[in-house]
Formats: sequence, structure tokens, C-alpha cells
Amino acid sequence: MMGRSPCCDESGLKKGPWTPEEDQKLIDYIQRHGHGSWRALPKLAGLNRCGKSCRLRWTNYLRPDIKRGKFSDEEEQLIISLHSVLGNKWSQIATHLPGRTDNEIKNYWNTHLKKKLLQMGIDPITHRPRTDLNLLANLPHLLAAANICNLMNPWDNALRLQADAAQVAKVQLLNNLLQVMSNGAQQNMDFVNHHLSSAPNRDNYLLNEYLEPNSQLGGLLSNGSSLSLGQLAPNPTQSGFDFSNRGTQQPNPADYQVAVVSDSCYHFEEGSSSKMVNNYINNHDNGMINNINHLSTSVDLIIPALVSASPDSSTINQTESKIKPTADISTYSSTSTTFEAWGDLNLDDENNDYNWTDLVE
DNA sequence: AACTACGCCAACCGCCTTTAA
DNA sequence: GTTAAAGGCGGTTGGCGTAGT
Repeated sequence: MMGRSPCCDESGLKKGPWTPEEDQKLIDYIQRHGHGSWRALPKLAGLNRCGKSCRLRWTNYLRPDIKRGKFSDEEEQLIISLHSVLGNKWSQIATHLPGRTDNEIKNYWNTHLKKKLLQMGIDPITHRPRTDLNLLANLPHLLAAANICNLMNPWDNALRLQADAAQVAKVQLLNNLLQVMSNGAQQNMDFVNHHLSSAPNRDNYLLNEYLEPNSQLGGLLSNGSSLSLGQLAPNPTQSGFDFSNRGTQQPNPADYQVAVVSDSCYHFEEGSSSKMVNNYINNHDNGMINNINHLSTSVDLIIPALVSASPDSSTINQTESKIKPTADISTYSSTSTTFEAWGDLNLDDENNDYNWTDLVE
């Protein structure tokens, strides 16, 4: 058989927008009898529609528990976080937002959230800083946007966090490159050598993306100018997560972060040692995580200021840990690696009220 | 006022998975 | 185990409203 024919192929069945009369017929029938077989429902309810159309109308619009209206900041934050983990699994995302349908979330993502992320320099697919060359051309705009954020109501901690990180990464990297090119200090050359001369890894890949010939970068280099983090606005409302004015100073251990990306994924900020990861899992999960079943490593950001204090991947002792890497983490440089631990959650916990302040190490 | 372009979102389409006979 | 129906899902479309010219 060459695929199934659409359920609405039968001639005479109505398509297109539903009228209030049709809605009422559907509501009346389901309230009295339940939906039962969707295929049989239209005839029984006196509707000249196919069952599939009835099901969609009910599940996406008429169901009594549907919440309509503007998405709250909390809902936006949750969608972004979940999307970073689940991708376009709209139905799975919808299970975390009571009253919202997958269709509504999908539409909201495509019309609003995707644009917001792009405007803030974040790739809406990877949720990582955009590395395309256009970003360099837009850097002044991004810096201005970062300052404007101070004057606006915070609309989304997760989004702001990602935006801050993206901007910091870009500026820090540029700053390092500029320093290397302008004064050739040995320590900076060591930094570059460390990233460029070792075996191929994802650091190199990311660095090389930034190092692609670019007229604007070339202009900055030839001027011998320098960018500094002081140009970035601090983010006073992001508790415990202040990148501002760090410059090239060594990181303070108090800056290390662990964050909940979603119900089932902890994201450990670069600089978190394996010990910290284990301590967090063992001491802070309050039974929420039953079994860590996945650890991935990824190069989310290059933040040179953190490099010297980052953990050596060899210190991750799998035998002592609930964390069981599924990838060979030794293939990546440990100097700019984030750790993500995934686990099964005990969803019976009623107090699933993580917030940033709870999670600061 | 008329026209065009664009954004939004409900609804559709087609494929995949699950269920039931 | 096989098959077809039903349900579920994600991508896409098209109509409507609105802003811009």
C-alpha cells in the first residue's frame, strides 16, 4: 500500500475553520458521552467533519482545561529550557506546561521565542552562542542591548543567562585574541597554543570559527584596540551569576554554578569540578534524582578567564560517582567543558521549586 | 482609500507509532 | 506474527488582521 489516504478524503466533509455551532455540537456530545472513537464521533454528534478534525479541535481548542492568553515569563523560561534539552518535542514540552497545547507552544516558539533568541545572539537550535560571522558585525548592537537590559524589567532569567553567557564568551574571546595579536605576551601565546596546537578537538573547531578571516575583526586588530568586560552590563537580578567586571582575573570559586536546565537535566557551569558535581548530586537533589544515566560533555562557551581553574577531566572518577559518562570525555579538552548530568526524576516531589539561589555552590 | 507585506495561529497534511482484531 | 485502524506528532499552510506605504 502506498501510504494511507487522508481521513478527510471522503467527499463532502467540511474542512477549514470551525463555526460556533459546530463547536457547541462537539462540546455537547463529548460532555454527554465522552469522545469514544474519534472516527465514529462526527456522525454521532451530527457533525460533517472527519474524526481527526474533531479530535484536533477538541484537544487544541475546546478542551475545558485549556489555558489561553499570553504566555507568562515563567512559561517562556520553561519552554526555552525544555527546548534546549528536548528540541522540537512539542508534545513532551507541553506536558510540563499545564493547560498549554503542543500546537500553541510550537506556534509561540516559531513566532516569538525563536526571534528573541536570535536577537540576543543565541542559536535557537543549539541554544549556544551563534558563531556565524554576522555576529561580529553585530557586536556593538549586542553590547548596547546588554546595557539596555539593565533598564528593562527582567523578562526571562534563562534567556538572560544564555544571552549574558553568549556575550561574555564573544567579548572574552575577542579580548584574548586582541591581546595576543597586540602584545604577543608569552602567557597569551601559551593560551592560544594550548587550544590550537593540540590534537583536533571541539575547542579548536569553535576557535577556528571565530578566527575565520573577518574584516571587522581585522580592523579591530590593526587598531590595537581592546574590548573588556567592563563594557558589558552587570546583571543585578541574576542572583549569584554575575559575569560583570570579571575581566581576566582568576575566577572566584563562589562563581561556580550549577543550574537546572529542565526537570531532568542539571547543567554544571564550566569550572564545576567533578567533586562539586558529585557533591551536588549527593547532597542537593533531595531524592529527586534516582539514577544518573547520562553525562555529556560539550563545549558551550570559551571563557578564557576560567581556563586555568577548570578541572582536569581525569579527576572525574567514574567508580566513585553516580555519573556514568556515555562519551569518552578525554577526547575533549577539559579546559572549556561543561558537564551535563541527566537523570530520572522522582516526579512525586511536590516541592519542585528550584531556583537559582538554591543552586549556587 | 486602496494596496501590499507581514505576523500570527488555527487547522491541515502526512508520516510514525500504538492498538486491536 | 500480520494487518489495518486509530491515535499521536511535528512540519506546513492559508486565512485573517494589522501595519506600512
